[in-house]
Amino acid sequence: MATKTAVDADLAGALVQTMHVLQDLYAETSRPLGLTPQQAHLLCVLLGGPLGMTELSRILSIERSSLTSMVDRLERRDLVARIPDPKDRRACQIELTTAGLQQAHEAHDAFTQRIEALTADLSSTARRTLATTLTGIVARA
Amino acid sequence: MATKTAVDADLAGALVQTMHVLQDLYAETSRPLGLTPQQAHLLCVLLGGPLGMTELSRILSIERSSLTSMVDRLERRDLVARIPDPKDRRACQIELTTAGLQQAHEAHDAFTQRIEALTADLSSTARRTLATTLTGIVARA
DNA sequence: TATTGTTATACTCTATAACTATA
DNA sequence: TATAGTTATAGAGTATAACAATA
Repeated sequence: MATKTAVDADLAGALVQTMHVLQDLYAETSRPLGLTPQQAHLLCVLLGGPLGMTELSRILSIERSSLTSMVDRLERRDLVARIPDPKDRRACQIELTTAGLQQAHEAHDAFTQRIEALTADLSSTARRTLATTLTGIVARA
Repeated sequence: MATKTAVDADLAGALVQTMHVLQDLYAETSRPLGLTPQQAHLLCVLLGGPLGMTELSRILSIERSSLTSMVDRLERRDLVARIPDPKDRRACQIELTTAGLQQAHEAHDAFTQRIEALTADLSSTARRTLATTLTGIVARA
C-alpha cells in the first residue's frame, strides 16, 4: 500500500542520511587526532583486546592485504605492535601500544561526546528506544 | 548519574555500530554495480538535479580538488557530464547522463531494498518512530 | 579582490593475485 | 592441502598548495 511504501522509503532515506552525518562526524573527530577514520576504527576495535590479522580484517570488513598496510603505517607510528603468537608461528596478534591505547581512548571519548551532543535533546525514553531499535538492527546484520 | 551515562554510552555505541553496518551494506551494494560507495553517493545526490562543483563538494563533504578527479572518472565512463553554466563562464553544472541516471536509480533502489530487509521485522510504529527520531538527528547536524 | 574549478603532488585505502612459511 | 600473513601492483579517494579564468 502507498502509505507503507512511503514510510519505508523515509526510513531507508533517514538511515542513509544518518550514516552520512555520522561518517562526517567521525572524520571530523578523527582528523584533529591525526588519524583517518579507518585508523580510528582499527584502534577502537583493539580496545577490546589483541586480535590476529584475519580476525581483525573480518571485523573491519577489509582484505587481509589491505590490513597489512594499515598495520604497517600504525606500527611505524608506534600506535600498534605485532606480537608473535606462541601457539602458531604463522600468526601474530595486533595490540595497542601505550600511545595507541591513549589515542584509542581519546578517539572513542571524542566520538561519544560528539554523538551525545547530537542526541542531547532526546528524552530518556526516546534515547532508550532508539538504542534498543538500533541494537536490534545491528544484531540482524 | 551512572544510569544516564550508561544509556548514553549505549546509544553512542549503537549509532556507531549502525553506521558501520550501513557502510558495509552500502559498499556491498555498490560493488556489483561497478561503483565505489563514494561514486554511488555522488550519483544519488545528482538525482536531485544538476549541481555546481562547489555545491556538490559541500554536499559530499570533500574538497573541490578531490571532486574534480571523481567527476573526471565518472565523466570518462559517461555517467555524468560537465555542462557549461551560461550565467557564469567559470562554473559548470554536473549532471547525470542517461546511463548515469539509470545507474543512480539502480543504486538507490538496491540500497533501499537492502535497508528495508534489515528493518523488515519492525512494527509500523517502531519504523515511524525510528524515521522521525533519525530525521531529527540529521536536521540537528 | 573574491570565487570557480583545475592541476600537481603526496598519502591513504582498497582489492586482486601471487607468494612464503607454517599447520 | 589449507591457513596466516605478506608482497607486488594498480586504481580510487582525499587533502594541501598553487594556479588560471572569470566575476
